[in-house]
Amino acid sequence: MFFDYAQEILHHAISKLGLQVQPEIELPRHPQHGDAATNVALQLARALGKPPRTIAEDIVAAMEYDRERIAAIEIAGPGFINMRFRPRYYADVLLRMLEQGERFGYSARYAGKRANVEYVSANPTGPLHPGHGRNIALGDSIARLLEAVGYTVTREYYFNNAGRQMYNLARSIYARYRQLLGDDYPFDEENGYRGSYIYDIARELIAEYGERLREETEENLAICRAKGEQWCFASIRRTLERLGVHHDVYFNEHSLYTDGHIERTVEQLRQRGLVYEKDGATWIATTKLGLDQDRVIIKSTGEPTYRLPDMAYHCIKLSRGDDLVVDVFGADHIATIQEVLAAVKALGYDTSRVKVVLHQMVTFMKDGAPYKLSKRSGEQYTLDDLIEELGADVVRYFFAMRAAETQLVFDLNLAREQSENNPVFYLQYAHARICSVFANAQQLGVCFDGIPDLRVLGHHPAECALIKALAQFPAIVERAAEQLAPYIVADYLHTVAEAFHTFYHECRILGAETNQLVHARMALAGVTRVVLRNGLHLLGVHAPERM
RNA sequence: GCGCCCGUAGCUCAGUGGAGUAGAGCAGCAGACUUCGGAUCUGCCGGUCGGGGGUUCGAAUCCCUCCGGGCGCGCCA
Repeated sequence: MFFDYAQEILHHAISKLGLQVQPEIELPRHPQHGDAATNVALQLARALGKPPRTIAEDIVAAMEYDRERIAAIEIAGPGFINMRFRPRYYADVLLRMLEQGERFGYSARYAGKRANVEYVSANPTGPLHPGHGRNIALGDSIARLLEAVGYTVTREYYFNNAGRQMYNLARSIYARYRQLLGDDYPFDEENGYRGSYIYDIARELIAEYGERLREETEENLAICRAKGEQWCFASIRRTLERLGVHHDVYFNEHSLYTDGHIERTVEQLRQRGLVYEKDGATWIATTKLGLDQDRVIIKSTGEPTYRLPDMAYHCIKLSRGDDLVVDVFGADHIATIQEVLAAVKALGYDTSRVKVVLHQMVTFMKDGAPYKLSKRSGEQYTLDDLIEELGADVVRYFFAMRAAETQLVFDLNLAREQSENNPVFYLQYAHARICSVFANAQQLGVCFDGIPDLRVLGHHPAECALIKALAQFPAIVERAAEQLAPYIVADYLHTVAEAFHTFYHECRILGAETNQLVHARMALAGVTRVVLRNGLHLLGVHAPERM
């Protein structure tokens, strides 16, 4: 956006010279290098066998441009081409941003494409814990980013409500139920779920059934299980709701069995000679697929291991026709995902459409030392507790602010700070401040229709810096979406907020010298507000009008 | 031992399809509006980019190797 015109004249010159290259224009790090720079001459040097500066000279000589928009084009250093813009250039850029209104930053680049994003995927055996926060924040922001560049996105939650874990849940609930009825019933300390929520579920069963479940039968355990699942899912969904997260599809692992997908997958693998029997179990020869060892897919008990349904599930996801299938997993899944993708690829699916966002673990820090989140009662600390303590906005921002592959250090001191240094408030404050200016303007009766005359803008460095920062937004969103990296937006928003605060400090908006300048600066503040609001939205953070 | 990820300022992190003087935030220090929100702004301090080789006119970035940290390596999920 910011480089559109510069790009245009550069392209023109390149093609005039008959050169084969896709020139990139970038923001120079140092102000003395101008407003836009390209290293295209350096890139061409090797291929053309000419000194980069000579090439640069040819390109610059071939560039035709409007002197009202561009002040100078210079060659510097080893052969960089630097350009300096005039105020008119900035006014033009702001105009184009204004024309896009509230949608500024969003694009249709990937319109018509479909994406599926799987995240959270916690089994319904208890409330979400703090560590789930990172998966949730990353997955949901990635879904929002993909939508922002035009994808039609399905948010999917994969869960297992059968198998060992649910059996343990049922037994745990049943044990607590009996204990609450006054019976001396043993609790399986090793496999059981010890959280106090199990008592809550048991109490609900008592309220509902009284003592009628006392007899230890399959039916009664099934009731415990169903109740447990229902309770846990309600808890999970309530927590997700607080974070502004909603899924479109809840995919039940169990359906893979009833639909025959499990058997079909084994059969297909078998046809390709990848399956064999050993020690009473069924194995997949992942060594034939380049991995270091074979794995069991069906235990000698006849139950599949977790990786078999994972394989079947990915086959299903890939056969739906989505252009992009994103898996958001914790680093502890690294081994699994390799096996699953290897198998699915061997079955002929195009696994290049699968992008796995593998995030590292989270360490909570307090007073400079690793901190184990806990409650005074000794009870498990949940994600809900964290939201209660910090607020949903802070939780979402902190979990999304770093690249997935870093081991996230969650600084509780910083997160708890309700002011100043907390990066979330810095962004929200900038937004609230702009809203406040607009509220004041309304009170003063300052108003203008449509798009004001912007030619008075671009004479103050702070205005230029802000326009320059705002104009990066569409490219930032696109890059963040392509890299599935929400932190890029978080970083960027900070530079926008900073540019705005500086502008605010140095340039009067409502008190500007002329009405024309008042209107133009309000328009500039307005675009800033759109960028902050849209950017925060991509992170799932609210943009408050006042704080 | 094997696989994946990470190692950049006191701390937390950007930058890693090679390029102009390695950047932010926090912490520290020094300052700033009688006017739109001081939850703000300006400046300073601070780095042998984990070590060592190599490729290159040019390497934090690419290759090799070593060291350090994390996560995995179940007929658990």
